[in-house]
Amino acid sequence: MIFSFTRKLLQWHAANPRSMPWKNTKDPYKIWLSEIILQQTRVEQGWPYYERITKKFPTVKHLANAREEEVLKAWEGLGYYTRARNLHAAAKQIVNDPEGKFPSTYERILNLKGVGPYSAAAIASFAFDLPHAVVDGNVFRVLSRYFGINEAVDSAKGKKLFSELARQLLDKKNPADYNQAIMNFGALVCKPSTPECAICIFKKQCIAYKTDTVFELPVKSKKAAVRYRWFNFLVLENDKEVIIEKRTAKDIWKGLHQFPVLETVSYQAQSDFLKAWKQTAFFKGENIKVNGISKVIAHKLTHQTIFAQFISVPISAVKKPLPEGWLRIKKSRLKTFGFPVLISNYLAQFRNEEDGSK
DNA sequence: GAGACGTGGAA
DNA sequence: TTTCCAAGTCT
Repeated sequence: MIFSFTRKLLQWHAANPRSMPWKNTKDPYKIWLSEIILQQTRVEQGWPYYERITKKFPTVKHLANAREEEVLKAWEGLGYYTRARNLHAAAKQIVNDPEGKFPSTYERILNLKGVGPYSAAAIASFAFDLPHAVVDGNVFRVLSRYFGINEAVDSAKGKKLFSELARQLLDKKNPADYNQAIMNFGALVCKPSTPECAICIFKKQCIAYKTDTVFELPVKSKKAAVRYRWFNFLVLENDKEVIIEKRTAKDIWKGLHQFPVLETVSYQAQSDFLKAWKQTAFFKGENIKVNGISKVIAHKLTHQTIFAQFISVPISAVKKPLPEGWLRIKKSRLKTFGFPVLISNYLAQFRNEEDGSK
């Protein structure tokens, strides 16, 4: 049987087509790539990355054969960099598989690194027309409002309830269309803060609309606490060269690069920072003058606010051999490394000042 | 199961 | 300006 919700949703979808580059293909590689890019990411933000990455890595083999550095560089600026590292790992998983082709069952797709229940259902339906219902933020929102469900979507009970409901509502003859329809509907009509209830096809049935609880739904129980961190960057440089290092810890921006940093839990006066560094074994010990000090920059992220300051010091202030992990590179090569936006912004400003002074 | 993980657009 | 949050997954 097919529910009236499903029938009307499919009608809406047919009348409101939405063009996106990954919708012109049945290539599971490209569909998988688009789904990873779109995790927690707006279509408009992911679109250019999809174009760039499919051009750079046209097949899963190209991606698997790339170096992790290249993959991270391609992902630079998109955020949630674990996605890029998992994407790369999954590409290797796929090409090393004895069957030698993209996995084509829900369970095997789910087994790929970085692919959870949502992405597995999306890939299974879009690439292979398998009857699996997607459950993402759009689906939570649309279903919680339409059916007036106030169970928290991020609780175990809520997740189970919504998955089961989504499974029942799925048009099993048309899983790709149905999944695309409900996500588009959530993105274009049943929006989080500015839903288009006035023109909504479900105005007569929607419980939230009828009970004036549209803005209470969906219910989320968790609230992210914001943590504060202070990053004191040491920019060792001369006209031609600079020292950078790669972030390798299980922490934000893993795999990207930065300047050598001293992290503190509270504000660190620049003089104290310099004093601390000058006491390390790597400081040459001569009386070094500081080139310049940046203002404190507040970089606000979803779960933490990072206060950053950059202290520029002549590269000659550091003793050889360099500390483990430090890379002395030509400034012309900076563009070949991946950096978090915080660092990219600093570099861009630096370049602009250079240009401006000439 | 709670907490961690980025960025940029919209209100 | 600040706050919210977008096609989630991993640990």
